[in-house]
Amino acid sequence: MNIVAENTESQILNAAREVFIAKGLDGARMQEIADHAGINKALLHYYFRTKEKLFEAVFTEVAANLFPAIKQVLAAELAVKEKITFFVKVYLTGIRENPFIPAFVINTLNSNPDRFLKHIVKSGIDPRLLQKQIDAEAAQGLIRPVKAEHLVVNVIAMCIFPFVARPIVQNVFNMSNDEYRSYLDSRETEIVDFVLKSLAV
Amino acid sequence: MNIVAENTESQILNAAREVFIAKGLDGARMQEIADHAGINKALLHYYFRTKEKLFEAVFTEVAANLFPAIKQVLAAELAVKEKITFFVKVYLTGIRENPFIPAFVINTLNSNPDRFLKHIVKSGIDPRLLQKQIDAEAAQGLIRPVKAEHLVVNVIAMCIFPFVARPIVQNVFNMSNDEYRSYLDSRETEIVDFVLKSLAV
DNA sequence: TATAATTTTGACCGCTTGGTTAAAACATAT
DNA sequence: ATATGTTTTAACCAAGCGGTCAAAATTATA
Repeated sequence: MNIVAENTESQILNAAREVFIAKGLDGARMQEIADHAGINKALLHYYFRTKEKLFEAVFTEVAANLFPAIKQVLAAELAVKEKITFFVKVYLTGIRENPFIPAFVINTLNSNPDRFLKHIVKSGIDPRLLQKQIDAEAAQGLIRPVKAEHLVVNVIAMCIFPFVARPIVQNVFNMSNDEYRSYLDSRETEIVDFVLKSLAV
Repeated sequence: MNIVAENTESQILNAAREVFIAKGLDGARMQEIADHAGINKALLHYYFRTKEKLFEAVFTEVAANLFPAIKQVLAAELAVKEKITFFVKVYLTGIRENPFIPAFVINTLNSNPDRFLKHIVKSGIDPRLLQKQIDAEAAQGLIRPVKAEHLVVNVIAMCIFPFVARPIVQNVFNMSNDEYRSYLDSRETEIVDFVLKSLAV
């Protein structure tokens, strides 16, 4: 998501992404995006015609960066336990760089599920391969047998939740901002421990 | 959240809740809420003055129903493992009745964290009590020692995620609506198994 | 039943919004 | 230098929005 603004179009996209993530589709204002990009409002429409199309462009870009890292890790030549360790590290690093993207995606997802399905017809992730690997390792007695659709959801859920529900968690557990930061850091080993222990035979 | 619409005020609140949950604060229209409640738009302002105040009323109501069940389970006289089993059951049942509330809360939370903190200054949940119980049972060798702030977040995350990210999960794992429903059902035992196994000494 | 208080309504208002347009500024080619 | 195409702008517009208001309908009070 580190795109340099060399031309006007990417300048607009960058500004739009920031505003849309902060305010959502309905809350964002074309004028604010224009200001943020340092250009005239009419220029937004010149490049992207409508607010809706601009949002789609932003969302497509964001969604495109959602799966590749996951896919890459899942396809790596690693045992399941190592895959999980690696995955949590990569995934948490990614979220820490853009901590508001998960909430943005969830919001967009639920206010307009069709838009999502239209753009992400194929995630490129094939859970059946992971399932096969799990079954094979379970047969060898390396891990207990689990269903991939539960394991994957569990791991991702534990990674994402502290970011999308930060105000609640931070409040319930009475943490300062600094404490929450180190809490987020500590979760990497915690999640890995938690999952690996649960996979023990 | 099963409130009978005996008077106009609760009629409005019910209609507003539905519309706000479906469209969010910015996406909702006062006219739509009025139509939905079967009344004039001016009446909304007569009862709640502004859109913002109406939203606050709705959100306060929703948030008020967020913690009591959790609190009750946590305070029950049960061992940690039984508490978790009970909690997941209660929590998933609650979400299944109002599957869009988690996403609504997450959205509201992130678009205006202050609003949340203003209304939920105290959740009524004291994690220190749970921590004490965990420590005690760990000392007895019943479970391995864990930090409450990780355990609680992990469990809630696994419960909520399939609801807030349903389109993604359903798509990635290629499930029909019926399949997803039974997937959601199957998660109860899956989550409990997963957590209890991970707590084994 | 007459009067006062409350609830509900239709019509209206000003402002903000996404979007348009014609012209200016700029770049490119001949 | 001139003409042509492209990028950028200021000014403008219609529609939709939250919100207001005075009057009508309903209910409570005497």
